[in-house]
Amino acid sequence: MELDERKMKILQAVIKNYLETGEPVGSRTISKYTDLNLSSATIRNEMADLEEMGYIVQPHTSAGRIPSDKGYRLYVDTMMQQMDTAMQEKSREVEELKDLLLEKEEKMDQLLKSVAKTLAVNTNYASMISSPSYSGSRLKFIQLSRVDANQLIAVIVLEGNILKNSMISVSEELDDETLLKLNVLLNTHLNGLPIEEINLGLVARLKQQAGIHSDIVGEVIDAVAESIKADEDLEIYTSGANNIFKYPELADQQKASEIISTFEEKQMLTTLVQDTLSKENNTGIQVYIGDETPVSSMKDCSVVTATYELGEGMKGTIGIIGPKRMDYEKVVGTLQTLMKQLDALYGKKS
Amino acid sequence: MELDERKMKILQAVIKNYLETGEPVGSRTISKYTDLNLSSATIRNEMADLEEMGYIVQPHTSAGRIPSDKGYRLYVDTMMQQMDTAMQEKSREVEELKDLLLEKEEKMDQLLKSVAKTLAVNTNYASMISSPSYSGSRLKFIQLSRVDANQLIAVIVLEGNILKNSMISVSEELDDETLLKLNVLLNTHLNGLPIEEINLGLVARLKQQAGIHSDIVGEVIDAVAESIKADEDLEIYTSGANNIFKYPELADQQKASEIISTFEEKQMLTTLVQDTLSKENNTGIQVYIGDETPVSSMKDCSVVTATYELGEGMKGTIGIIGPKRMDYEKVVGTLQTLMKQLDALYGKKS
DNA sequence: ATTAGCACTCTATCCAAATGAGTGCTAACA
DNA sequence: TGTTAGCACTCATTTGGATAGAGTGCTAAT
Repeated sequence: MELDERKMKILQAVIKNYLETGEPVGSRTISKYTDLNLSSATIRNEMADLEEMGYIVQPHTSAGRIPSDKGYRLYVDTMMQQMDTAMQEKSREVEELKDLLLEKEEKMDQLLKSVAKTLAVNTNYASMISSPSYSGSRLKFIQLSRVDANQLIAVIVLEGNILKNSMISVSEELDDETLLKLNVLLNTHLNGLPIEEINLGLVARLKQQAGIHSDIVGEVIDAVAESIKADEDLEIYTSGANNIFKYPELADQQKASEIISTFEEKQMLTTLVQDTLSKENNTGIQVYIGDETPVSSMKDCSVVTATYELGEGMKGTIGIIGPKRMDYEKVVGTLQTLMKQLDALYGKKS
Repeated sequence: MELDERKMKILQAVIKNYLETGEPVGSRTISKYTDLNLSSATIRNEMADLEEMGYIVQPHTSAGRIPSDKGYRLYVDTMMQQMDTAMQEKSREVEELKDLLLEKEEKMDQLLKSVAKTLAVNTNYASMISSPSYSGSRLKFIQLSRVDANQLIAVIVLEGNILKNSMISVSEELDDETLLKLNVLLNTHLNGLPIEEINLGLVARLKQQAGIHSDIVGEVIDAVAESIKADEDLEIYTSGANNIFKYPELADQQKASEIISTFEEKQMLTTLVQDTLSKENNTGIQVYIGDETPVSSMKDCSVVTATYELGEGMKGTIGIIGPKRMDYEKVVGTLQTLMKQLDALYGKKS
């Protein structure tokens, strides 16, 4: 069977209506609210075809139709094509986001939290945002200081003013001169290097260069190298989890509980981040419908994710989680604009 | 009317039974399941009295009775008295906690997260834990370094090796010599001081002492002072929010949504922390029943909080949030033991 | 003071009937 | 041949008793 233009129009109408109401939509509704000027009977025939083709589904005999995952998929794909060409107008909530970002919050985590919150409030869905990973980021500055007799503190600044610090315990006190030399050594050799390039070979060379001194120096260099490489702790901020209660199809205890605990544990959300980063496409926006999502607890939801980039290699993920009947158009639009704003704010090259 | 021993026993029986079942409890049940050997009719009379006194309540005519907030309060108070004297045995979950703590997690936030999680899993209620505030803690070390031409970084180390850092933007570049002097100045004057004592007067004196230099120095001193005083960002970790779905009286959408968003926002939870710290009592454990809680969204819950202390002045709060009919005995016992474990782990003086 | 007994109240449950939205199919129509 | 009106049918939801059951309050007897 063929999916001709009329079927397409009817499918779109069904989906649009269902997005709004959340109720199965019947033939009569379609016949009235479209400009096709067809009777409900004709619509019924077409809908039977659409069902056979797998785009829509009947929850039970004698109910209207609701979109299947396949139907949503088609809808989203065609929508994304259109959006690629047509530029979306700046809507109210986008302006709000802009204002928010322009405040230039000094603390990264504050910024991320408010982005998540704004998204949740504006879309009425749940949102999450991961802190940017700084893989590929360059080392800007290292400072070793003595805190007390056998404790040092290493402060490491990466491009984009990402800070890391770590305490280093040493068994033997380092004199001021050695410390100064170490600082000079570390900074001259490491500054400007992407953290990937700080490997064992480099560390060995550093140690050799400082070799005149005692073993302690070697220890310290090791410790510094380690704390540079240390697991970048991927933080994930979430907001608006309670929005799921606004959608009856997600609000029953079983499902709500599952989704909420996923949001609270955050552990599971990292797989979502990984997945998004791995299959980056041209638009940077990914839509997971139902079972498509890598997080099984969200199999009754749709998830829209976007990859944002702050400066060089600092990539993070934003996600919107809502019912399958989410307003894809609005969500994708909002995310696109948000990405643009973030890019503008932190000057992306491309 | 007087609350004689018999009435007391009946009240206790009503509450105990209600804690288990969550259903209103009738006179017949009491007459059977207590050793009072009284007929249901007698119980009925007593229950009518107890109702008049405000300890129990009838959800509707011809239903059993459930404890009122006042009833719970009496119950909890007498229970706390008994626990003060009698020592609670180490139960299974306590051993588990001990194992957990003995791992001596290197990262504070990891420790806190796992404490919260263990509590939630063991009690089947929701739990929260605040990071310890370091008010009263002393300044151990300050280091100002230049990251690039017009950005400085201040690293501040407090007693207990709490680290803070902040970026400081300066309009004019500082030369190395000035920076060195500033570091010396800050360290000699501030080290060893409790952060409360770093006030405007002290800052003014510092500025005067450094006065020979340009305004920039003043700016930097201000910025440093500010970041020392900066809102200690009270982190709050939560776990087991979805446990509330296990209690039908909290699981309806309205209430669940409210509680969950309080857990997600965390903002509101800080008031709980404040309140707990402010009205510290001898046992260190606080029970809020229904309306007693400072967080209005939890007016249908009971909240049990405990203050823990790691070393000097590092106080934090642990909270268990559940239905009013929570197993107070178990919760209070668990919290008490947990507090002891934490104290033992981080060597408290008292 | 305690208890047995009884009338009464209120909720929850069950069931049958009514409702109504929507379908599929057939036959008529343009 | 595509479209439509009409009709019988299905099924979920709502409605309104009727009933059962839990529990109470009150009274009279012990």
